Amino acid sequence: MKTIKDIAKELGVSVSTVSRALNNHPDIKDETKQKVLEGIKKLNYTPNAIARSLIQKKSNMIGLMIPDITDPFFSEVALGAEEVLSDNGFQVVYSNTFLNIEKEKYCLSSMMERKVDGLILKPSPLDEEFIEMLNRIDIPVVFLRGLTSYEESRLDISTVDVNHYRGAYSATQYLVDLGHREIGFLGMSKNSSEGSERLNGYLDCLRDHDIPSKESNIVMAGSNIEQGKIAVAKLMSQNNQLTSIFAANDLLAIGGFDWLVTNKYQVPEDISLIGFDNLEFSSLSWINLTTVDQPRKTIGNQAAKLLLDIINDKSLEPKSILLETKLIERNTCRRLLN
Amino acid sequence: MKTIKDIAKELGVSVSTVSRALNNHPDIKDETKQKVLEGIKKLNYTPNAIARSLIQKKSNMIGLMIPDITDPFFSEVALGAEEVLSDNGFQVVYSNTFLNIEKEKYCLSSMMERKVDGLILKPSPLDEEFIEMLNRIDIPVVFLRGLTSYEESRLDISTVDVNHYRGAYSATQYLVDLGHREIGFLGMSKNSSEGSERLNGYLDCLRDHDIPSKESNIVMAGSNIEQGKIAVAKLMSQNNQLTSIFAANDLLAIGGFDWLVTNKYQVPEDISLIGFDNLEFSSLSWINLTTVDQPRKTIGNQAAKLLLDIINDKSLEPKSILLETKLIERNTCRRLLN
DNA sequence: AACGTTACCGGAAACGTTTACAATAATTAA
DNA sequence: TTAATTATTGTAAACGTTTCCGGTAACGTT
Repeated sequence: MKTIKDIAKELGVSVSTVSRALNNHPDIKDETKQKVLEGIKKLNYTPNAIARSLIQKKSNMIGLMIPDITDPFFSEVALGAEEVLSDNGFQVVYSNTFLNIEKEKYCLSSMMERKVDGLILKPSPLDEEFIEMLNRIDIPVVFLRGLTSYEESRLDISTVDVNHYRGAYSATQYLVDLGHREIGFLGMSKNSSEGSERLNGYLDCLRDHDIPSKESNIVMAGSNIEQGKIAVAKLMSQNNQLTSIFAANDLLAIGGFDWLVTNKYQVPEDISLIGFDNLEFSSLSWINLTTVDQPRKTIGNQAAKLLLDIINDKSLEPKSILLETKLIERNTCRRLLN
Repeated sequence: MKTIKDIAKELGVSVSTVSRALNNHPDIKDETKQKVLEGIKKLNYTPNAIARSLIQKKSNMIGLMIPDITDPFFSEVALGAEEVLSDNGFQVVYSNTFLNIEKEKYCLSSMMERKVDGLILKPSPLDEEFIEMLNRIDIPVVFLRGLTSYEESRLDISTVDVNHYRGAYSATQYLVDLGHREIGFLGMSKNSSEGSERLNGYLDCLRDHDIPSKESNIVMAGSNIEQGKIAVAKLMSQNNQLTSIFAANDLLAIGGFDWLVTNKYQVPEDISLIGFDNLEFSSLSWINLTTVDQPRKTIGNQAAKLLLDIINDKSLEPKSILLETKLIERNTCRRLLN
C-alpha cells in the first residue's frame, strides 16, 4: 500500500506538498500541483481516509440504524437518506436491529467507537441505559420517530416523523363517515411508537363520535403479511359484527385482505378495509387498497438534511419535523346503508 | 473526548497497560485489569476505532454496493449479508448505484479510501477502467453475480449467484411441457447480467424444442411493476397469438399481470404467466404466481461467508458459488389443449 | 547464593495523514 | 538598491491507538 511519503520521496518533494496538492490547498504552485497529481496517478496511490479522519476528527460517515431493511417502508427511507448523504460526501454504515434492544445498544456503541459524524436512528422505546448512552454522546442524532413522553422529558433530540395520529384519525374518520360503527383495529407491535400513535388516533376518533371502543375489536399483530393473516383471523373470531377494519399498515392490511378473500368474505361488500403506508403493491388492481399515504422517501431525505444541518452548526436547537399524511381513496371501503 | 492517555494519567498507569486491559491481553495482572476497567466505566471512555484501524491496518468494515435497496430482492440479500457480517464483528457501509457506472466507480474508490476489509459488489457490466481498478485493489471482493466472459478473461474474482440460465430454462420448459409454443419473454434491463442469462435460458430451451424464437415475442423492460405493465402492453400489441409469457422477474410479472387483468385478459385462461424470484407478494391469493424461487437471503449469507473466508485466508483460490433455483407451481399457468 | 524464568509494566515507535510554523525564494514597494 | 511583502516549500508535531522491546520484581531451581 503506497503512502503519501512514498509519493513525496519519489517526486522529491515534501509530504506536505503532496498533501496540499491532494486537497487543493491555495499554498501551492500550480506547476508543482500538476506534477504531484500526475505522480499520484502514475504511482497508483489511494488516500487513506482513516488516517485523515484521525487527524481531522471527522469520519465522513453516518450511522443508520433501522429495524429491518427488508420492510419496504424502511428500505425507501434508507434510500432517501443515503441519497442526500452520499451527495454530500458521506458514507453510510447501516444495521438491522429488529427492535431488539440489546442489538440496538451494541449497534449504537459500535457506531460511537467508529466515530461516525452523525446518527439516524429508529430504535424501540428507550430504557434508562439507552437514554444514558444517548445523553453522553456528543454527536448529532436524529430520530426516525417521535419521542415518547418519557423520552421527551429526558432527551433533547431532533426527530422527523409523520403525523401518525392524524393519519390514523382521518382513516378512522373516513370509515365513520361511511357509516361504520363496528370498526376493527389491526395493530402493529406494541412497542413501536408509530403503532401506538395510530392506535390512539383510532381510539380518539371513536371517542369523538361517541362510538364505544371494545377490547375485542383490537388485535395487536406485527408488521408483515403473515402476521396480518393471523391477526385478522383472530379479529373476526372475536367479533363477527365487524363491518370494517383499519389496519395500522399496508402489509397487515394486505395479509388480512388475503385471509378475508380466501375465507369467502367480500371486500368491501362484507368488510371495508383501510390501510396505512400506501405501498406500491397496494395500488395493484386486485388489491386497490384504500390507505393513507406517507412520504417514505421524503422522510429519509429530510432526516438526512436535518442531520447535516446539525453537523454544520452544532449549536442548532433540536427540531421536530412532522410530515403530513394523505388519504388515498381506492376500492376497499364502501358506504354502509341502514 | 476522552482518550486512553487521559485514563492512564487518571489511574496512574501507562497507556500500554490501559490498552492491554481493553484488549484482554495476557500480559496484565487481573487486579490491575479490573482497576482499569472500572476506571474506564467511571470516566466514560469510548475506544476510538479509527485510531485502532490505522495501526492495525484493519478497518472491520465491509463495503456493500447494490443497485437499489428498495428492490425486494436486494434488500433481502443485504439483510442476509449484514446478518453474518455483524455477527462476525464487521460493520457494513452500503451504497445504491442504480447501475450508473459513474456512481459505481465513485463508490468503489470511496470504499477503497475508507480501507474496507472486503467488498460485496453487484455492478453493471464492467468497462476497461473498472476492471483496471478492480485489478489494482488488493482487498478481497466477491461479486453478487456471475462474470461475463469478457470479465472472466480479465478478472480473478469470487462470485455467488443463482443459476439464472437453468432457472429460466426450466421455466420455459415448464411452459413448453404445458403445450405452449407462442411464448413471450419480458426481459430485464439489457445490461443486467442475470437478465441476459435468463434470456439465454429461454432462447436455448425454445431452440432445443425446435420452437422458432421471434423478435416480436421479446421485449426488454426493466425491473419494477410499472415497467412490467408497459412492457406487456407492448408485447401483446406485437403478437396477439401469444398463449404464455415468461417474465424475467416477479415485479415485471406482477405488473404485467395487472395490465392483463385490467385489459380483460384472463390469467391463466387466455394467457399463462410465469415469473422469477418468488417474492412474498407473489404468493398472495389474488396473484398466486407460478414462478422460479431463488434463495435471496442465502445469497447474502453465502456472499458474506465467502468474503470472510477470503479475508481470513488471502491465499484462497477465487471460488464461484452457484445456487440452484426451484420452480414453484401455482396458479398462473395452464395446459394448452389442442 | 546465584542464576534463570516468568509475570507484569512502562517507554517509545509506528500507522498515514493534516497543519502550524519556520524557512526560503520571489516579487514588489520605496 | 534595499527593505518589505508575498508565494512557495519543508519540518515536525499531532491525532489515538497498538505493540515491540527493555526493565524490574518475584519466584523457583540448583
